[in-house]
Amino acid sequence: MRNFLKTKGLKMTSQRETIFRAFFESEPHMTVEELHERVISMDPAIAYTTVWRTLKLICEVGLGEKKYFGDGVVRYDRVTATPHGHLVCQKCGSTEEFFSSEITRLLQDRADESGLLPEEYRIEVVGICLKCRQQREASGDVTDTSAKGKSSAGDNVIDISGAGGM
Amino acid sequence: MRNFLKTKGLKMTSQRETIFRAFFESEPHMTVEELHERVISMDPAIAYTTVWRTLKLICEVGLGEKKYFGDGVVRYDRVTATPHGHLVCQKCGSTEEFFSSEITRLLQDRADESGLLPEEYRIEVVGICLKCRQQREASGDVTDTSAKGKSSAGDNVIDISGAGGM
DNA sequence: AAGCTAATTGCAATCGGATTGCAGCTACAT
DNA sequence: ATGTAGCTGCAATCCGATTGCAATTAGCTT
Repeated sequence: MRNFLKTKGLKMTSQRETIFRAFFESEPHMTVEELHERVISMDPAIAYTTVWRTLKLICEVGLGEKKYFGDGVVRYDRVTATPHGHLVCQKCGSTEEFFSSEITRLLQDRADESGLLPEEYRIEVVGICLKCRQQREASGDVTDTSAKGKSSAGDNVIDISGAGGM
Repeated sequence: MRNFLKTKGLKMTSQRETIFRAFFESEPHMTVEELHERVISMDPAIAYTTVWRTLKLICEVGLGEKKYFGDGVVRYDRVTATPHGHLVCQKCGSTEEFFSSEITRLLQDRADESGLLPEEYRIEVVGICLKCRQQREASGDVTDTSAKGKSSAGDNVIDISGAGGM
């Protein structure tokens, strides 16, 4: 790693060493803040900004990549040789990775068709995990406070007015 | 639509009518700002906030959903009966939609395996579109997607890939 | 070992989109 | 026409992302 940086005119510092280690040893898709927390548990003096910049660096040299799940916060994932997808629970935020060369191939084909040179795949299924569904039932709470809930897909065919025809 | 709102104790206003129309007639995945621009071209008095809130409303009733592409800005897409994927060019930001029941089915299966009840699919291929690749060549730019160039400029302005936005 | 310089760091400030508080306005049930 | 729950616009606020800057440091040079 040190050498890797050297060839780019970059320096290895104790901070970077700590952050690298934290990043590559941690679970995938962490936010800057999460990683920073882990980092300060190893060296309390390292600043958030430094973690952020190092993460950026890691992405720039191709060892990591930004991920955008559905909560508006940027996450960082180390780059794996094989693209993979995520199952994300929108309730508890838990994630699970999965691999499917079949899906990747289909996507590749589709990109080719349009002349897009793929750099990254984002494959995510967002939903409610088993655990959360069970909890919901357990609490006997069938609530779903009015307007918050999604209407069941069936009647989405609402005429948007006497205004413009879609 | 008016009736639809009514049943939820919500009101139809001229602003909403305009925003609804703009949203459903526009191309997919627009940002709040983009939609707002379109809206003020129809009625200059409508505020950004109102567009934002209406978009939120649309999502809450299940007619739209947030999308997070890779540039840190939230986009809104109208919900289509069938899930679809996007091809996104990270250079020019252009997007193209595509449908693949095969991919959806595979994802569904995989989610089932883990007990995740799917609510939404995110299927995106990010890369460089044909047009941008041609432009890059045309400009005589030596194409080197691997990580190399390090401008010794003061601050890091490397834009290897994946990291930078549009 | 000491010197030199560009790279790096921490802090505070800034940026910018997302979100909210509030007072005035309006749709619409009565 | 009237009352009231909902809207709306504006300004303020929130909050993660990003940057300016002066002090510090890694790593090369002598």
